[in-house]
Amino acid sequence: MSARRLPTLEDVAAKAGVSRATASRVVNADPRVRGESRRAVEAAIRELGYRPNRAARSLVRPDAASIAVVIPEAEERVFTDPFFSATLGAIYTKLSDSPVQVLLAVAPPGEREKIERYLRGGYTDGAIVVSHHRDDGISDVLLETRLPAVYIGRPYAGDVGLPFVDVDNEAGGRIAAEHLLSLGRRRIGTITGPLDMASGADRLMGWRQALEEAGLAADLVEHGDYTAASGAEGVKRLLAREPGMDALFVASDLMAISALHELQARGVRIPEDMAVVGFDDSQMAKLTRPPLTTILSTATGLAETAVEMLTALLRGDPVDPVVLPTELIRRGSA
Amino acid sequence: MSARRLPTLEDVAAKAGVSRATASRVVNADPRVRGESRRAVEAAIRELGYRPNRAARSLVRPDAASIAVVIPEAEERVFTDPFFSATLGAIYTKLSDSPVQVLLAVAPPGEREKIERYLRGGYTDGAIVVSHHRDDGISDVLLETRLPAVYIGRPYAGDVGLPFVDVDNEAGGRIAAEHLLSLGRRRIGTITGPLDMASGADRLMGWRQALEEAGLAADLVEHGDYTAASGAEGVKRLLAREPGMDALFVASDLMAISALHELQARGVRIPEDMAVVGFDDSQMAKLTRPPLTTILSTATGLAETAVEMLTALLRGDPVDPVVLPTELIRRGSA
DNA sequence: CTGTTAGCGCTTTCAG
DNA sequence: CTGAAAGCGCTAACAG
Repeated sequence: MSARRLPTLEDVAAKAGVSRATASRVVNADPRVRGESRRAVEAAIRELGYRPNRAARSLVRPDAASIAVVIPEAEERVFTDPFFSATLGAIYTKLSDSPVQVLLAVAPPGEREKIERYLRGGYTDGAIVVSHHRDDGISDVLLETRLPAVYIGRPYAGDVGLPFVDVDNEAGGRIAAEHLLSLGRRRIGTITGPLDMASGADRLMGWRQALEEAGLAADLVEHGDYTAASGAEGVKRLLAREPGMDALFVASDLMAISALHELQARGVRIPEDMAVVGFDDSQMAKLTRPPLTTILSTATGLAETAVEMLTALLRGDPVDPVVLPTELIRRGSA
Repeated sequence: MSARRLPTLEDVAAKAGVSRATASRVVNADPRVRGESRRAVEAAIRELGYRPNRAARSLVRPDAASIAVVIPEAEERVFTDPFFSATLGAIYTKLSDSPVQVLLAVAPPGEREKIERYLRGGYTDGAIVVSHHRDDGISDVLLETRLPAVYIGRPYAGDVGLPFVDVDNEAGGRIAAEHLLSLGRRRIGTITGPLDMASGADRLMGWRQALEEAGLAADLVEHGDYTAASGAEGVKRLLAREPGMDALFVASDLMAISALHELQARGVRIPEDMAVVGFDDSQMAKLTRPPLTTILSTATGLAETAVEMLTALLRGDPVDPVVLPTELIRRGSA
């Protein structure tokens, strides 16, 4: 970047009139260095504005591991969707008093090779993959490079063998639908997540099964992509198709809240006219009016488990997939 | 971490029956390597699960710069406060198609040395300091190591010389107070930010001056710390002291929204009984009922400017502090 | 307490 | 097209 060469330990040593080894010792707070030379070195460091070269150092003394949090989504989504914020926060927090460095590898679907280059580039010792899509190619790279990694969210079928932690998405979808059914609702729609993600497909599956077992048509399906915008759009399309819809299962809180706003803007009363169940139990779910009934799936729990699994992997221990239980969090919207 | 030694280029070369140089060339996609040996090397890489050692590589070929985003706050705040999310998002996005790596250095007030060690450790080529407090010691380290850095938010007086980008906080406080005054309000309180941050002190100052110029007592002051909790608490204390308060300037949207909820929970009508002005114009400000009147100060704009400044610094160009203008965004709450 | 001496794993002239 | 050799900046024995 800057044109001028940065000062090296050699420079410091020369200026202080000592050997490189001695200079290195004071930089590393080795107590053996005597007052005389120690002061000289410290002065030289200050005057030169010396900072150790990390690459050189870690070449010889393998330093703190670094792990990458890989998110194959657009940057704006990552820092906007509370699920990702909560996940990142939990990962950072869990790792905050260990020396491991957390790196973020975010790239939208169109720039797959960016993440691939990253994973192959030796930038990290391990990875946590957060929002895996069927064709993002990440698992191929992981398998090939043998980079220790764990998925948050079950990788799409076929990626077997890669460890993951997930919530029981199918059960969640089922629980939501059964709750709506138990309320006496009969025209129950759903706004799904992306179907190229296991979570999206599984939540839909659970919802569908519950409806079919109740002898109802599982036809009121619109596809969303976990963004707020897709929640509002989904509900519009659903209402256009079936004005008589009286209940709605939305596959994420973010979409559900957006759907809620859209519904209320049209004068639909919640839960009287329309019962709504979300998914995630995010912070925001408590704050809507009425507060959102939702399916528990804590980003924090998933993230912490993922960190524990990856840590085990880095230690060389084998790990098994973990599926966390889920449950209905009943609030005012259904 | 893992006990077994990772495969090196040497191993790959040996297995492929070529020299290290040739192996290196295929790793780096050098077109000169012929079909024969290229295939052998590629196979060896695959079989061994070889990943280049980044430290060794960057030692010889200085690689992409990395910059640190330094936030001297507790992890949970960083991933919870929309200001930080927006800031991080803007920094990542702005840098997403450049090769520079963004590192996050977060540490709560009590663990100052963590950040210091980080800055001194040669982990990065530059830094963006986001939530600077008077005594966090960051500027000393920056000055001493000569690490190129820019502050988002003016560093506290005395740190002169370090480049920063900020919004005109004092003007913002003044504009808020003057707006409340123009509405005919006369008992105007404020919930401040932390006073060891320039933004906190300056917003208070602007508010105070406007009140005093209007001949009113600027006594209804409670101190917050930009967290949601402190917004609710501030309003409670204010109301306890002065039940007749009819307007409120809150130094951040997050605190303001929390104050709003507290007020509404007590049956106070907004804006009839109490006019409320926030600060930030965050996304959430549009979503409350009534929507929040606030002072424009986009995290995105600040972050993008900071990146531009730091980029210039890394190029060796000098930069001057930048102060972005502010304005009243009038919505329903005042 | 301090200096000398080997490398760490990789890229890159320079020869061939 | 490929190999040999030098060296990036630093740390860690190993002497002294």
